[in-house]
Amino acid sequence: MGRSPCCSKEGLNRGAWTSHEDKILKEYIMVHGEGKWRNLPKRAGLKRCGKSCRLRWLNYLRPNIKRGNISSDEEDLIIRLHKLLGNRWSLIAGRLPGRTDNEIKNYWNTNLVKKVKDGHHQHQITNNTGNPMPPKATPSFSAPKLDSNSSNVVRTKATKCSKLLFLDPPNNNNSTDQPRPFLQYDNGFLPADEDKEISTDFLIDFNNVGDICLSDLLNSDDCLNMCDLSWNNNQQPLSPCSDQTPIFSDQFLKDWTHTTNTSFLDSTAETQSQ
DNA sequence: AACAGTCCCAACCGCGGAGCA
DNA sequence: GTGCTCCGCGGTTGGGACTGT
Repeated sequence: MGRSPCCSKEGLNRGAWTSHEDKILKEYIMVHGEGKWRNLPKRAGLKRCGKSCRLRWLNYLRPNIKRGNISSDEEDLIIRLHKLLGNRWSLIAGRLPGRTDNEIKNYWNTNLVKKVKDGHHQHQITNNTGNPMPPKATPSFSAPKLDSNSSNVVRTKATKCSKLLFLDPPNNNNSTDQPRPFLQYDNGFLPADEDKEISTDFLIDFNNVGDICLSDLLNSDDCLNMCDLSWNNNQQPLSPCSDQTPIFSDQFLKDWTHTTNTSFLDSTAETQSQ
């Protein structure tokens, strides 16, 4: 059958946008709003494909876009989120106000890939007092080697999980120990390195906590609140627009799993009563 | 100064999901 | 259920800018 092209490419401009084109597009969207990208070029009088207009707007012309100078905090957050989400640039960008998925993707590919690969990324996070943060959720352990068919990312769409990965067992009081990955099972916790399954798949499996998508988690107010609470020892608040970097600490994961387990149990009870 | 190699990033491309008729 | 359109996403590319020789 074949997919129809988004637009006829004949007679359309390609390549870099001129300031005149930018002006036309910006003014059109200011008046008519975003959307209807397919018809937008014709209506606005632009010789561009609708997709090209959308991309230009989202990545360049949109108000409140931050450009360049990705801070070390933002970099740290990108690395952490990438560990969780993989190449889900739009989700990662959603946690970085003013940043576009394209920019983050480019930054990752040009700067962070090498750093992470070489293991040069050393977390040295300080709290407001200037003291180094305890390495609570800092992944100082090495993630299991993965083959090309596996992934250490959480697929945020349609992926259910049955285990949770903690960097410390939630009730481990021996905070001086190096953080180790722990998995939550129905009857307790097991170090990930003692679990044969986890070595083949670093997936965080949330089956037991209900149909929670990580994207929902990351976009939820609860997540932000819990990030706030777990930020540091002196309980400094942290907003998503903060220059500081949120940490998914063991306390955060503990709180979150309690919340999601509760809602799962509630939904299970509801289902059974029907 | 000239050239080659590398880096960076805006833009393009193809695919898949959502929604609708 | 099927086919179509629209939209958004992620991978890739092309070319200008920068750096080294």
